[in-house]
Amino acid sequence: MAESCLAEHLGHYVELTARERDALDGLTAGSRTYRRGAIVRAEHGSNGDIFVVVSGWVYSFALLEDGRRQIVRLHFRGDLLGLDGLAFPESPDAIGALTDAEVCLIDRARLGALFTDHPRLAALLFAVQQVDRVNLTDRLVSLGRNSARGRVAALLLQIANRMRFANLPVSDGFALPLTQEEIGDLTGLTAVHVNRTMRVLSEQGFITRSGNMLRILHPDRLARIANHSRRNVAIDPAWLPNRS
Amino acid sequence: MAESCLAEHLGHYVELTARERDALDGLTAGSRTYRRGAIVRAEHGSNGDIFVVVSGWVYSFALLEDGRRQIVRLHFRGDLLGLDGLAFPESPDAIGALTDAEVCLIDRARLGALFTDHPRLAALLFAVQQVDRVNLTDRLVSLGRNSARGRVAALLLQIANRMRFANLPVSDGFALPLTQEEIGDLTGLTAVHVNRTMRVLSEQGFITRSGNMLRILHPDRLARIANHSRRNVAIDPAWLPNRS
DNA sequence: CGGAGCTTTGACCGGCGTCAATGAGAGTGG
DNA sequence: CCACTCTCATTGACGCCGGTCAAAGCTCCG
Repeated sequence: MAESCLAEHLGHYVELTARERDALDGLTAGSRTYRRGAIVRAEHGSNGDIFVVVSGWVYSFALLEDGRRQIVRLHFRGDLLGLDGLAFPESPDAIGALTDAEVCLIDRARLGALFTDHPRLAALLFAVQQVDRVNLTDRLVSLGRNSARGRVAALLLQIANRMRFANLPVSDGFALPLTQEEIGDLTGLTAVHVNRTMRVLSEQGFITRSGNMLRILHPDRLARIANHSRRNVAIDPAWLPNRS
Repeated sequence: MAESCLAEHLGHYVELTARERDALDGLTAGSRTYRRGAIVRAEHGSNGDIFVVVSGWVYSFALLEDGRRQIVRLHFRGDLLGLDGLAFPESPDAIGALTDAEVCLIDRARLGALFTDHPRLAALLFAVQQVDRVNLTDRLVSLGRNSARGRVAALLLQIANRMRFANLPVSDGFALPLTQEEIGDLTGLTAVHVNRTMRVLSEQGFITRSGNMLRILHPDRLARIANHSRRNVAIDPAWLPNRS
């Protein structure tokens, strides 16, 4: 019955009651699937859909006038997307599928009702938003101050961390479904330079690659050149309103 | 009585009832002032304070091992800071004062109670968070894909927009209380190159400077080289729960 | 008058973008 | 099984943007 994986996702942070799980599952209003490369939501459109990633890799991005692209965020299983529609009549960025992906729609009105009926869940959503924001600031720091090598290193570590968090298998290497051009669009580099940079990371023994399988050999040393700090997430349970 | 300016700030988005204004003002728990250059909150500290900027320019930033700095956000009157403390036991970034500044503290427990007592205000805070997030993504795109000239141009436009929104006078030029080093830390450049870049922007007639007064002469042309898009903010009132 | 902080300018160099060519697979149709 | 095509990875040559280092003005303040 759990079409949405919101309950599963929020359950990582806090223990949920059965009623709360039902409430979260009740937000769902159908699901959709997309093929690799498909556009889920266009930029400047008025599509205010809110949804949750069920499977696959989804990304949001901005296009510049000259055709270049900057990927703003990656989204994995459990991530809540499209919330910007609550504050902007036009989509500030576009959303697409990096792999075949499935999402399930969230009914906007029911999400609003959640604030009345389940204040604890609303507060939890509010707190979880902060995690997304901090991820964004970490990427901002990387783009602002890291060299190409550091940017790619930071990206790989962030991806590994987020996959681990989404319970995707990472331990000894993982499939990286990104072209070098997409890595460039994530890091603000060109595809050519991504290629050179990843070769250097291999030669220096930080990572190994074969096909699209990637393995991080020295997370600590990689973290140093990426200016990456591991962050503990722990939502203060005392702050949340009482269970319902 | 309105020590906090939260009510004023949120009132920009939605009409508030008197009771709601009282509730927002009641979140306040004292205020503090800081001198230009003072540190409001250190990185990796366990200071979980939440507060609102009352006056002055405040910024959050990250320090790298080698001493370089990346400024992540600027905060103006009405901005809510320190929410990351709800999800992270250690501050993910530091906060400082760019000018003399005054902030007022928000009582964390009362903020939690707001979710129970005033679901509409909680939903409004949730929606307003999206505005902050989109501001961050705009900066990310600028750092990822703009040249030095574009990055500085984008920064100046963003600052002007946010000052306008905070009802600070901007019309014909405004005082920019930032050193070129700080502009560099905002844009991911060095102070030296910021200097060269701003000279070019002057010579090309986009801006004029005298002292720290800055005037934007051609917002439209500047927006083009900054890949800047003006965004309308409009919180969907139908989505919010009923007034209380 | 002197010092501290900031701005401005020059010389030099390296990292990363650009352009272009080649290789390597995967899929498609004959 | 073999062209053919399309996408993506790889590599080299070359040039420019922006970093680095250093020195000199400018302003404010003691």
